[in-house]
Amino acid sequence: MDAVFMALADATRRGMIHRLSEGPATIGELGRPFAISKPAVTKHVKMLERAGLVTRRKDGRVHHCKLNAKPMKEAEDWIEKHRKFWEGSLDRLASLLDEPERE
Amino acid sequence: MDAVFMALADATRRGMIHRLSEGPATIGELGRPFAISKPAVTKHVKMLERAGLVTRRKDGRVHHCKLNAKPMKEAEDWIEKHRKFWEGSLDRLASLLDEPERE
DNA sequence: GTTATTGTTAACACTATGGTTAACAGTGTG
DNA sequence: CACACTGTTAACCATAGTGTTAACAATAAC
Repeated sequence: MDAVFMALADATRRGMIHRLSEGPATIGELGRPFAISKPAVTKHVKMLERAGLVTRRKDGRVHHCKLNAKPMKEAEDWIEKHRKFWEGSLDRLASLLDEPERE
Repeated sequence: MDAVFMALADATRRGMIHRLSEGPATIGELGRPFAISKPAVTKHVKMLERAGLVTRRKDGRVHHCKLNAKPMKEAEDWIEKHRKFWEGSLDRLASLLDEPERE
């Protein structure tokens, strides 16, 4: 989870994810929009992989990357669960009003 | 956005958010579950504040912290938007089938 | 007015990020 | 074979993150 949020905490990597959300891309394509060197691209993609957000298939000398939704889903669920603290409070209040005998 | 995901990229801070999702807490209460020093707690809370996830009200010598859902919502929306690349692909395909004249 | 409590600031160490350049491995292409 | 292309590794630099201890500010309590 640390790795996922860490991977998302960088505008360049979010840009790469944005690109990948439109379909697979090569390392070169992922790095092109950003004014960074090739090793920098390698590192960013490596972090995305480490977080499980991206998988890679090597085809000749070209590496094709694609997005993996699962860790994003987990991160989203975590946020959603903890974001709804207010609704949660309302729910607990409602429970008290509706079913005062429970618990 | 960087600050929000960065704030979430640490288990200690996620624990603090978890605690705050159950209601306001003091700095001491936020730090107690973790085996870290007081300055470390101060820094973590400061990062949560910097990300806009937490607001603080000083009452005497005690600082009361509470969660602010807005940045969490934005982060969640970003993920959701980019997580649905597959559904998005299906949607675009459907659009092509339904309205081939558009675009 | 001491003394305890709550929290912050300052100074330091260690590690990780994000970037660079230079050199290299592997794969196509003339 | 020589050359260009794609991407990685190695070595380095600067900055930021995570933690510490020690000292301090401010408030509460005796």
